Amino acid sequence: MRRPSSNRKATLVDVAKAAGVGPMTVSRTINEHPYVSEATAKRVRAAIRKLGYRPNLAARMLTGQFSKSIGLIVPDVADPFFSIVSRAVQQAARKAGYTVWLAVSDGDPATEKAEIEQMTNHPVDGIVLAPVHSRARHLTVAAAGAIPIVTIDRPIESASTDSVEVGNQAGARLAVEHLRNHQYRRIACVANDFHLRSIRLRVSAYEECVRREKLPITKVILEHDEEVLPAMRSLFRSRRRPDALFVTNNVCTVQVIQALQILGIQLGKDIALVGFDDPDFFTLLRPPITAVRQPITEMGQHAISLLFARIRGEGPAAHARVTLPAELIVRESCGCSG
Amino acid sequence: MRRPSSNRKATLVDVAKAAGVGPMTVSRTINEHPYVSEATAKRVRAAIRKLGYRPNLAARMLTGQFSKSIGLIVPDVADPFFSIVSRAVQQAARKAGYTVWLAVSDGDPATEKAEIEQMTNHPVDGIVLAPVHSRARHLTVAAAGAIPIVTIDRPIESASTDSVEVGNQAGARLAVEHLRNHQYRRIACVANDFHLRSIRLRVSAYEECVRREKLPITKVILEHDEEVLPAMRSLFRSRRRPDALFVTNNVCTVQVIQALQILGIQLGKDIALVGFDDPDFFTLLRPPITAVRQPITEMGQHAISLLFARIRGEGPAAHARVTLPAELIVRESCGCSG
DNA sequence: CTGAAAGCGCTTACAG
DNA sequence: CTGAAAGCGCTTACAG
Repeated sequence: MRRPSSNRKATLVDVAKAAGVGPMTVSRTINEHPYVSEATAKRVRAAIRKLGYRPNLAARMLTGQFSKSIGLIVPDVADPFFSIVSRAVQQAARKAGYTVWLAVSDGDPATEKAEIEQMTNHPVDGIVLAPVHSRARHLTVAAAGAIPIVTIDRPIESASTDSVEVGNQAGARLAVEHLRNHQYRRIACVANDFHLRSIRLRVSAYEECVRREKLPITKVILEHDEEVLPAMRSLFRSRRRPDALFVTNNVCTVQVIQALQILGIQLGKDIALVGFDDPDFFTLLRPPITAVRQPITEMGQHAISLLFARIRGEGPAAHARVTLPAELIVRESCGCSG
Repeated sequence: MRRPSSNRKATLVDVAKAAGVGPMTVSRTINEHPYVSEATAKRVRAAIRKLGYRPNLAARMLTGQFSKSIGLIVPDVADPFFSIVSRAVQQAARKAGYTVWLAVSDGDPATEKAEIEQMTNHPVDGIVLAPVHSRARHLTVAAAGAIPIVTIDRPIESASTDSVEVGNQAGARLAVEHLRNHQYRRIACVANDFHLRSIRLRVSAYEECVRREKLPITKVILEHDEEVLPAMRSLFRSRRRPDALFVTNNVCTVQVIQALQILGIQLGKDIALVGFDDPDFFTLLRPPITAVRQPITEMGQHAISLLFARIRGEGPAAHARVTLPAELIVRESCGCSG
């Protein structure tokens, strides 16, 4: 008792029959090729509407067309940095008629490797990637493959791809120099994810600034999953108790603020703080947090333009390395008054 | 000067030739069919490795296989609620060997419609959707289509699909009753996105609670894009100046807190507040915010199980409607002491 | 301007 | 346990 054709999605051939033309004419009409007479095109479009025809993307891809889709792989969508990257990438891609496959690597290189492979098999036309680690064999392999990759936030060190990142050193200098202008003398740096080049650059810029002033260097480098509270407690009990803190990313800054609250150390009064990264809610805290802001949306847009240039085969032979400037947003946690 | 085959991705036929078997044997080996002798399978696997063969997913889909991919459409990935939904959906899907295609509707029904259509053409095996509006013609159409849809946070009112949401009314009651226990008498409700059923339910639960106590009902319903500051200013200048606030979602709560700060009204002292939704940073605010927490990760996981059941054709005939309980997280903005 | 043929890389029957 | 044939729904040449 099944009805013959309403059961089944209409195909291009169904449309051709309904319109009384060859399949090629339907194909041309869909793809807006010039050589279709308006009269024929009209009949075809009517048939398409009548049958509710939708082109099958899988079939189209099989004939070597672009999939008009790209992959996006980030460590965590819930990290405000990456959620904004995701939004920017998705919006820019959509404007170009592209679709985005999202994968979360969860900070796990094996997962990342599997996600890249899935996308490669899909296949997507290109990938925007924020790698878990800057060096990994599977990244070297992927970068050498046929599918263009653009990294965001974290360039691959073991291979060459187009990349977009923020001026990490300059951004960190902005923060530390601002603290110096407040005359703090014991500026400590707190960092996690030290395996990332971006973090190492921020820390090294801190060191340079502080060394230049002949002030003591105090670094608290947190191991993966290490608790921040004990580290902060011992830092503030030590002889090197700081009067100012430079924290190298948003996740770490949140943890440090929490620890300070528990320890009863008052931000802006007992201790100054400038963070790298500027999530929206920093304005809600008391005192509001002074922070180095990355131009995240622009970074996402740049990544997409670089990727599309590669996809179109227009990219320069050498790989582009885009560095966008960070900006210091002065609020009150640094000691400035509101 | 191009090398004949290393230029081009290896296909199943290439593998078959290299292994000296028929294409079907390769196909069976890949798909782990039982009837392949171990000796043959070994040779095939060796050839696969040697040629770096990866199955072409487009070709596989064309033969009517599942795409092993699902779509996820949310209004905004940068909203903490949806970023956590995205993470949960993505992780649950990956565990099942599924890939997630993310689309952001940006709160625009036309964009949403286009995204659904794209996904339908792909085709994906199913869609997890948080609709922009609860009623829309394109949703009715989509819900009637062949591809299973599960809604999250926002059921479609104009059609029936499996859905996952939080207990909106019960959650709101938790909030308002807690404020009542503090003996506040002028409890106002602030809401945006009133077109969403979830918000209307939260507001109506507020009304019931307050009416039952014979207390005055004060609602501030913000229009889309309406500024919160002027609304708050006039609320606090009016004769109906509240002593407590119930705010119906995270975005609105943030805006209200900002407005209160600008107006110099001290949270927890001049005014009590309980918000619906509990983003992580609420613990960092002073006072920390008392909030109704949704089990977001569980909601995402439930959505995925419902969807996979439908995809496997196992779902019950009637559409499931899962409601998960919200929880009140008592902190200090309600007037409790820390 | 239009169409018949061949093929993209797989898999599902159908034979052995 | 293994393979040759046919087909999934399109598009790219190649003819007219």
